[in-house]
Formats: sequence, structure tokens, C-alpha cells
Amino acid sequence: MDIPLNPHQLEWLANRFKILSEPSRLQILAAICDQERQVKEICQRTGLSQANVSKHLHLMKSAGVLACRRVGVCRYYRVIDADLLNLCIKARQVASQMPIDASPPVLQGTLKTDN
Amino acid sequence: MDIPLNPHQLEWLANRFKILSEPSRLQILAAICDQERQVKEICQRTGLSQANVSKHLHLMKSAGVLACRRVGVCRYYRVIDADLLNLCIKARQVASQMPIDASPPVLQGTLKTDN
DNA sequence: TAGTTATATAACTATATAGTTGTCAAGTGA
DNA sequence: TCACTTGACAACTATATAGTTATATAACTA
Repeated sequence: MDIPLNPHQLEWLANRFKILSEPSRLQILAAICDQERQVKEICQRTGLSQANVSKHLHLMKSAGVLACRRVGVCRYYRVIDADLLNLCIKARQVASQMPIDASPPVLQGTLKTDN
Repeated sequence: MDIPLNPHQLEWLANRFKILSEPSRLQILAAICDQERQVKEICQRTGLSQANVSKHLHLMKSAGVLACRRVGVCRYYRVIDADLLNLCIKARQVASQMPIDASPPVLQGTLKTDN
């Protein structure tokens, strides 16, 4: 944390995290992290609407997270950003250890704050 | 990525990332990651307004990321979520290696997409 | 008590974006 | 050519929230 970031890098980094800050996108990433899949299949696995999935895929592709190839009418999307994927995987491990009923998103420790 | 997450965990995870998805909050975290600091000092270091900083601090405290202690009129905030901090530190390393003029946020590889 | 400092908070504006609905385009096969 | 399938995209609504301004609160000091 001793590396100072310029405003541009700061925004870039924030945008990276923003991609992972939506449950739908996390679902989509989970669906295609192991292998490329076509849009229809992603919809089935995530339960999201086609238009919605398409929008998220477009967003992530624009951000350089995904790539796709076309085979006939189908488009197969895959993750090409290894760093982001690893980040996501690590986070999943943390999340899966989360107490089931942790309503307030507290990771560790009790707050013990004043007021 | 083979750990299935229930909707609740998914949302929890997304909310974690959401905290890091704002440049202002990344700045604030950078300012207090090494040691606790009072609000005024955070404002000076980040260049953000007092009201704005206060709002972000409240948000992160509510999320269990920060804690604070009061000394007189001052409140000293500190990071208590080690996981999130580590995540942020790792990400900073990646970001600091980013090409300075990388306007589109592409981490690695060339896209080589169709259309 | 009055004044000052540090912080929180309410109210507001502006903006971003998730999800839906409807439509279009491209490829496939009869 | 026609029907069907897959996926992209535009337009729209609803919602969340970042930042600002102004004000309130709480502690300290003279």
C-alpha cells in the first residue's frame, strides 16, 4: 500500500473492482471461468435474461475482461483477464467461509466502535 | 471457482467489491492502511471534502471495513478488515504496473475478437 | 457561557447503470 | 423464400449513490 497511484491509475483500479461489484456479473464469470460458453448457456446457468446477459457480456468485453469467438449464430465467451479471475477466485473462497446468516457484511472481528 | 455461492453470498461478495469500486474510497483506504488517522488528516491527504470523506467513512464502517475511536473531538479511523486490505494491496501492485497511458482498461493480452 | 474546532448528517442534484421490453440482424435449414 | 434460432441493441424505468451545501452536534478552551 506504499505505492502511490495517480488519478488515472486510481480510476482504472476502481473500474476493475466495479466489474466484480455486481452479483449478476459474478454469476456470469462463474459460469464461464472454466470454459468458454455461448450466451444461451450462460443465461440458463445464471437464470438471467438474454438481454441482460448480453449487456453484461458487452460491458466486460469492452473492459478487456472477456473475449468471444463466433461459431455460426453462437458466440462463445471466455475470460481473458487472468488477474481479475484470480482475484475473483480468492474472493469466492473468502465468501464461501462467510457465516451463512451474516446479514451485515462483516468479515472479521467485532466492531467495538463508539457511539 | 468451483465453489457454488448462494444468492446471499453472491450479494455479499459483490458488496465487498463495491466498496473498492470508487476512487475516493481507494484513496481513503490508502491514507489509513498503515496507521489510524483522524478525519481532518484524511481530507488533507486525499483532497476530498470533509462531508464526502465522512460519508465514505460511515459507509465503510457500516460495512465492517473500518473502525474508529474517539479522542476528544477527533475520531481516528483504521482498517479492521484484513482480507479487504490485502485484496486492495494486491490490486494496487497490478495497477501500478499498468501502462501509464492505458486508456481502455485492458490488463493483458490483445482482444482479438470478431466484429 | 461564548467561541472554536472536528465531525456527522440532512437535503439536494446529477449521474450511472441494472433490468425489461421490443426490435433488428445474421446465420441455418427446409 | 420462409421460418426459426441466437444474440445484439435501443429505449425506457427505476434505483442507487457520489458529491455539494448548509446545518447540527459534541467536545474543548477561554
